[in-house]
Amino acid sequence: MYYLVYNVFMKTETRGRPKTFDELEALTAAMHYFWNHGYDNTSLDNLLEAMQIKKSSFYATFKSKEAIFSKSLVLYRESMLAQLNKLNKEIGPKQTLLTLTDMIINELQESGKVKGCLLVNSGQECYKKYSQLSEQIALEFGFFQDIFTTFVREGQRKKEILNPKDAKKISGRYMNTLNGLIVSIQAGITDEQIDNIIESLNEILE
Amino acid sequence: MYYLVYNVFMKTETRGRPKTFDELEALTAAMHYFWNHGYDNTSLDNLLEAMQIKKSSFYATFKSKEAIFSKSLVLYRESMLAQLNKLNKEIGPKQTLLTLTDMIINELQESGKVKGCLLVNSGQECYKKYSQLSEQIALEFGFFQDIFTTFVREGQRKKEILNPKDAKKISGRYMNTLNGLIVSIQAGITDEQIDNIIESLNEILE
DNA sequence: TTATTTTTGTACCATTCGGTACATTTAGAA
DNA sequence: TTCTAAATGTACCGAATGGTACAAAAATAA
Repeated sequence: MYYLVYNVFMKTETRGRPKTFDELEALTAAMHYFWNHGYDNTSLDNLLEAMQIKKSSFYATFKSKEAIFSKSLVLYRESMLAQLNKLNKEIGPKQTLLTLTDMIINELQESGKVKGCLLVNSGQECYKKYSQLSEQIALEFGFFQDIFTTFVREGQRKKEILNPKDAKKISGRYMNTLNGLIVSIQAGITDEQIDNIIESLNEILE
Repeated sequence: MYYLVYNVFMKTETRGRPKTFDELEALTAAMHYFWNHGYDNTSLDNLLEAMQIKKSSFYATFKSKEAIFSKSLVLYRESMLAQLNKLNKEIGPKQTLLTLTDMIINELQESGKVKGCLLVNSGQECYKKYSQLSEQIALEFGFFQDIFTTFVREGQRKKEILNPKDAKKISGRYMNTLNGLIVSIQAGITDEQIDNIIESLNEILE
């Protein structure tokens, strides 16, 4: 069972001076900073500035850099899941997956760079370095794989996706191609090849 | 025009005490260390130990960490190119590309981890951080894309590859899928999905 | 008011980072 | 043998890293 970062019902009774900052807001800011800059390339000072809190408050609330990164991974999954489910209700599973691709490419054209997937970015970074985080990343990665599979299966049931292959296989290829696209962009792929990969993404979901 | 790391003909006349270490050997050791550990996660002390030289000799010969990494990128391209061309002569272009996949997977099964592609690894790492290196990585990336395209084209001419699509498109999808596979493995993909992606790699080159 | 709790600010810590300075060896050229 | 260029060894540098210690201030419950 996957756990949640913040359960709204578990708010404890405050006895002394109440928190002046919103814990979830601060964590969200941290998550975005990690997403943009990676784990190692995010210093504590960077985090404090992004989160708008002081060092003492940080350690009192979040314990350590590794701990808040771990929480960021969970928040990432939660917020992506919410976003995907919302899209799914509005435009259906197939268009949701295609929209995901669009979002990444638009990101590239708007800011000249692409954030990529927090899991893939940090997965590579932590791979031979932080075993604890690596394990968590692998779990989250599997979680996303399952979500995508559900979407593909639903798309097949609704006849949006006509490919009769196993939904697991289709979602696996979709996800792999998307991850490849992101790192290829970061490695300096040409625009012509970007279009080529997007085309192949569409074919996978046909 | 791409330049070479070491031109065997440009050996200079030694006047004073001659070098006691082989410059190319030392560079090769550095390249492998970078390949295994990434740029930031390779400290100077790591390099010195891997290269078996002292700090003073290092700076006298290679100037800086960034400079030797840049040279490592060139050496990487040169040695990969030599290896691929050798394979091509022995088993033909299509089998060469498939062997590349095998090599990566064997690497995983033998040591439990995969080095990946130096360009993709460091491309992601340098992406928003070292603009100079990023540019070089993009150039090298294009170079590999061209090699693969040549191989696909040759495979088509020899009827090893029957897919009539533009060789550029095929090689682009092959390379993208392979890159996706590597980062997916590093992010913790399941064995079942690894097989699925390998299958898709074979289909691309059918 | 008093007790409690969490805030903030400042100072500090050991470690590591890439890189430099410089004196001392060493080995070939002359 | 002497000169010279390049090797080596050691010591050091400022900056940045993640993290700690602790006192003072502030806000609430009792």
